[in-house]
Amino acid sequence: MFSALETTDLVQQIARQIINAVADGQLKPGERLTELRLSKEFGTSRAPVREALRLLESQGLVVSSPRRGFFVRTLTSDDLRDIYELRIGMEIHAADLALQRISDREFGLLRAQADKLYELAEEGSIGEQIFADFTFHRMLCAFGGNARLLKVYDDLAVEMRAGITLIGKLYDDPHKIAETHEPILEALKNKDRAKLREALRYHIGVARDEVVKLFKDMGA
Amino acid sequence: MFSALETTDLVQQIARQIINAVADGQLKPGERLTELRLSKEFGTSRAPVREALRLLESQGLVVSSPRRGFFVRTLTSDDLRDIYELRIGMEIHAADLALQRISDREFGLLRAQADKLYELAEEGSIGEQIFADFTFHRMLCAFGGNARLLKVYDDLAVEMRAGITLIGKLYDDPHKIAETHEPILEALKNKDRAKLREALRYHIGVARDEVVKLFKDMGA
DNA sequence: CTTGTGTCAATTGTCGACAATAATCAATTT
DNA sequence: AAATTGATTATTGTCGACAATTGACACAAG
Repeated sequence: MFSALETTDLVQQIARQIINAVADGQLKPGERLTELRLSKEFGTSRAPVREALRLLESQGLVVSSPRRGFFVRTLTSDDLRDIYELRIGMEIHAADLALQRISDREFGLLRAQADKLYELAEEGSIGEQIFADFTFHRMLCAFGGNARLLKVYDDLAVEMRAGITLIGKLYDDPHKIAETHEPILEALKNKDRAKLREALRYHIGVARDEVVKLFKDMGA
Repeated sequence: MFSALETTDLVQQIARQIINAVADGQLKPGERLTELRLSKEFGTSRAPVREALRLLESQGLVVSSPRRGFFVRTLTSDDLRDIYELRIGMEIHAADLALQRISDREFGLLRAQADKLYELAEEGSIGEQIFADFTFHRMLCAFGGNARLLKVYDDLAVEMRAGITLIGKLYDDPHKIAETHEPILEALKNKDRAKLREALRYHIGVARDEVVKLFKDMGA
């Protein structure tokens, strides 16, 4: 009947704001994050800021060294390669699990999300396209039914988003991106495990190579 | 010339002690962890205890709900299944990467670790056997060369260790466990990707099924 | 006996303060 | 001029304190 009242939860709010600031590029890689400055900006004490930073550290978005403080993580092209490489492994595995248990309804949701990619290729912003693409892949992972895997995937997503933001553009033509999801859906529909594996490996592998390449070209 | 002086780093020390206490069964699943009690035991204030608990939460060893505090995570058999399932995916992927880049020296280290399993099957404690087995698999992941993957693997290891401790015994004859590593090494030596994948899937799959079964039998 | 209400103790979330450490920069020496 | 030393400042690590919230318990009402 009633909706839950919004819980203040300073730590979460602070963490989210920092995440967005990093993803939007307002906070640059390597930038120092002093607790005092942040706490003043948020109008809180240092304690919740510290906890938020620790949380973000566990997600890999910031790094810290003892007695020196926190810094926005500087992604190297090697880091990005590792992240995408790991994503390939996890997503293939999740898809493998999804293959065995996906329902018609869930498949329909994936199909709809893929259709959305075509729409956005016509009239969407880059940010919308990235988000829609990410949503598709996250749904696939979720349908694998492994909660622990999904948690790791979400952590990776934060890092990928940070990396992509730095690049500032898509690595490919949005129409092409939309189309490359078709083999994935097809293999899923046909319960063809090998094809599904290959489709994902190719699809994400292309993204990995392009993102790493663009990142290197930027001089990282 | 000089050896490094021991860094205090309260948070790390506290976290490690709690990890061990959980892994050893001194802290039981579902048990409440009040900050005040812990800080008194450690002789510190609540601040570093809080941070240690948050760290452990990110590793999945404890859970927290706002305003209610921290509790030792209660693993369900579903959780354990998810964890092992994820481990299969990650380790197969890591092995896949290792296949392409492993050096003779690294292979030798794996061989030596496998030999150690045979030794310990004769005269080692259960704890030693578990640790040696885990070390073998961690080495394999490390040789994949993906730092991000290894970090996730280490987080998973903490949870697996907690689960195994709860069970309190090995899921199989230690000789058998030692032997089942042979196909993995063989596939690695022959650079046979498919065989390697299957060997790992089988090897860890057996562990998963047995661990989950034992866990269920205990009434979880 | 069950249900609901009010009170109280325990615990968390947050805060400001202080000491220890690291970075910065000027002064001194080679 | 370059390098080392020393003083200064900024920042973190840690602490104890307080207010807000939760859960437990006793008590009253039906």
